Amino acid sequence: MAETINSVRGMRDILPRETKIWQIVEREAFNVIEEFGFEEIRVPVVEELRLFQRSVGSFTDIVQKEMYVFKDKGDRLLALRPEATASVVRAYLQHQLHAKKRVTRLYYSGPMFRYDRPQKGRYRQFYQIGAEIFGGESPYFDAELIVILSRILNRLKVSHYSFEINSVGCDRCKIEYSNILQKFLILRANELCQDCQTRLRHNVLRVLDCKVVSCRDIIKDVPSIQQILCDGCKKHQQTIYNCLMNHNIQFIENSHLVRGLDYYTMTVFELKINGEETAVAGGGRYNNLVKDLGGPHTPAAGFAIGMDRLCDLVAPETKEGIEILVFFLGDKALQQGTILINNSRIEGIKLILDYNERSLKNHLKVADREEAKHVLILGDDELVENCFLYRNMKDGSQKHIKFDQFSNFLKGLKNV
RNA sequence: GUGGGUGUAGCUCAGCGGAUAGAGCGCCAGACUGUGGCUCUGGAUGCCGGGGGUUCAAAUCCCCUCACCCACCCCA
Repeated sequence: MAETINSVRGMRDILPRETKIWQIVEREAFNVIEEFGFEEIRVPVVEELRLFQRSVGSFTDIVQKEMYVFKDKGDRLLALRPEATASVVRAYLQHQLHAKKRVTRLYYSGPMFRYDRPQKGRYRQFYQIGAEIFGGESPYFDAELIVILSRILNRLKVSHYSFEINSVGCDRCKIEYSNILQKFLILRANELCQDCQTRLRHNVLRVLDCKVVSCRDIIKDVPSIQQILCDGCKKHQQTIYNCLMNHNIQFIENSHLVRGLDYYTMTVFELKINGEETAVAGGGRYNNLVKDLGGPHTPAAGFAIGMDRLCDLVAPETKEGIEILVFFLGDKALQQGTILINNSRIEGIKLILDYNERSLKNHLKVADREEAKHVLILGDDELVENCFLYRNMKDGSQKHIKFDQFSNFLKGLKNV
């Protein structure tokens, strides 16, 4: 036997048992998102490396150590997308969507790639469904995103979740707070971990969610960003909170929540399942990204759902469609029966043909093992009578169905 | 990138220096030739993840490697 080849590290197959759940999750998520007026956009998986350096940030972990980067035959420096917001903004600008509508709501879904060590709920190829709002300044847009996420979870019957929310401040607050933080931390720079020393120079805010004990010790003395926020930022945040409370959505303020992408301004949030560390979805506001990527000043906000993680939380649907297992006794029955069946198929009923030659007994054994509920038998005896033999595997009852009544019979089954 | 765990039959796992590598479940066949579930009988199946080493002898001990799982970093 030849050597078998397996999928590469961190990239997995999603098998039928799971794709059933994925289909449910996708359906519900798309439904909710569309109910809020979002339209689908499909963007490439490959982009210029520069796009992610400029949006996600050159000094983020994502860009520095987790990206799949390669050169194509034309010597272009490309990357597999580690996230999709950058691509959506790129497309938004490339096609001048900003000129067509004041507020543009877009959503996407598809695989993302990060060269990470795989572990629970984390893969090198993982899937996100995301939504972005362009041209919306109001805090109600931020809240809308969170309401959408909450509705999706509710439809999927996932409870025990809550949102963590913070503000990293508007342009001015973000800079002011960064300065305060920098001044404060620089005094004790030698006590910080290696990573935080570089963060100190390139992205101070990230020091806030460092998990190293010695760093945490220093961080706890740092003034909270909540004390620094300007009136505008405070009001923005408070409006979101009020809105969420009125929607009965659980959330807590986490003043250390920063997120690893540089483009966020003001609102950042994560969706967490109670008792779990990793977030199922995350997002926030990015008022400067469109401008930074060469467009007009356009306030925007969005979220991304980690599908691999969300699907782990959803129970499979219990009600299943009608499936009928069909088998034949003898070659003549097989020949004629196959045609008859294929010509009578109707929507909503699965007719699964078994072409194997077995004794009736063994056929029923197989049907039993595969937990078939309905079985259709066609053998010589039936053929001369122009009928199928239908057997209900649950109660063992059976009856003959004339060929010309077969379609009606199927319709009848559907309505039971 | 760092740390820990695990790789033996299709699946779950036992065996942890000694003979032909086992169990349960599953699979195939028969008892029972057109009526399933229960029972009984028989059967097939393994590069013991891969490579190297130690040894009279390796699934078992050592080294390397790959994969998976878990945690950290980071993120969805």
